[in-house]
Amino acid sequence: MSHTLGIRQAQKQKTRQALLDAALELLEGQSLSSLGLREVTRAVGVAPTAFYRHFRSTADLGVALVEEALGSLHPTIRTALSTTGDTEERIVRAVELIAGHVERHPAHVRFIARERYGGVRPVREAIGEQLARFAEEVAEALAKDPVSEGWSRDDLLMLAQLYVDQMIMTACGFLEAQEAGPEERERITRLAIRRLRLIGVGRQHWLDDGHGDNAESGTTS
Amino acid sequence: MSHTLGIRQAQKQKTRQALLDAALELLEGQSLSSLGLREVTRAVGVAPTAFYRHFRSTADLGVALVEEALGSLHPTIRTALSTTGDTEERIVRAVELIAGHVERHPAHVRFIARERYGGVRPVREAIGEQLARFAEEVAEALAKDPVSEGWSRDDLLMLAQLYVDQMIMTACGFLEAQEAGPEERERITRLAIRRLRLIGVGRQHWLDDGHGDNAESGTTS
DNA sequence: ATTTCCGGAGAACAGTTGTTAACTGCATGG
DNA sequence: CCATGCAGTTAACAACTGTTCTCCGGAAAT
Repeated sequence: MSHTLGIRQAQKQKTRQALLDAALELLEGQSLSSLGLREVTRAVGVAPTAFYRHFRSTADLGVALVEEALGSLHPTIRTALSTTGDTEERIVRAVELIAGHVERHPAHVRFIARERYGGVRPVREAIGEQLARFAEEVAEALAKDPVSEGWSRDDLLMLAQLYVDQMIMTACGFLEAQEAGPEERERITRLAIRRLRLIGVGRQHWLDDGHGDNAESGTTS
Repeated sequence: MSHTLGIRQAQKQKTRQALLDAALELLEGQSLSSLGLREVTRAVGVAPTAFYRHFRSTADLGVALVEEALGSLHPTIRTALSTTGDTEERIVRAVELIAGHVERHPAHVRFIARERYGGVRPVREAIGEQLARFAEEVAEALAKDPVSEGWSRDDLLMLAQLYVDQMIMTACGFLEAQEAGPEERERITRLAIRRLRLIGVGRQHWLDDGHGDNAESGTTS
């Protein structure tokens, strides 16, 4: 395969990336459904019609942004999952990783938070799809943990989704705390850690209280 | 106090409510930041300038919608909190109440979910404020429960926020499941119940694992 | 009965939007 | 070296936006 990409395609992807970046910046103060095509091209410095060479509509640009934003989140999640050590250490490490990610890609996090239930359906669905993928990945990692012995696949997925949602909400917290002082960030950190601790406690005693063999769920094949 | 309100003010509040209703309906397919003033007045059937008699801008209308939407949620929460009985029963009842509320006021729920991290700052802040109020109310109710003996005020608030966030996410789940079949709604119901169960288990064993006297938190006055 | 007040209508303003069409210049493949 | 392809441009379209000003009719206050 040719990897040099040619001068032509290189330029194309360059302006395409410029469009994505400009859109992401403009989206700090508004939602995707109010983002204008001309607004983006004006920020980049190209003619409005050039937009159509790359995207069919702003919604189309939106799903491209979803892939970019959640693509950057993916390695962070893998790192968090592969962390070894005490339960407490892993929790602290996970929260630190989230904080670092938000500080590094604030616009990406804001975009995901804003459009997860936003007004543009295809974007909403794209985000939901990716998050479900994350949850499955987390569930897979959880299954390898000895604590998860005796857990049904459904319960593992439930816990994984809980963790993913928790991660996103924590990220949102850091995002809001970003424009406040660093002491607010510290507060969010401690709060997130306590939340994860409580979920962890529930996880460790889940089977003790007889929640493992839920009577009405048909786990019997 | 004069409660007859006069013909004049009655008509004014009538068209004001019409504007709110029309806006809420239009917001099913877009975000507040893209909602046009003229769009709303056209849907109601009044002149665009009439809008200014009631709201300064669409953002202003947004915060009014926040009060309406979360005002309707308030009694539901109080009902859920005042439910008596077994822990399991209370969980099931709470989820049922949420499902009922979503079915009764889907547009309200969608609006809150969409604008909680949406593009209009005043609206975002108004929602955050109201949700914090809810959390305090929940914390107050939790404090009366014998299970909460020995819990610090901070931990109670943490748990309360966790419950509030859980409620909203469950509501969002029901909202998405609404346009799908009723079996999807059933799935969401079971998932939400299991989530609340797990949090409940964590709550009951919170003090066992020595999380109550967190060493670094200065609860000492 | 008469004056004041005010919710709403109407018209006009300058800017903006998405989309189409025909065009230009340049990298690419033959 | 020449012809094709294609990213990007220019111009123009009708439709839409928020906002201001002036005006009207009827309820309210005197």
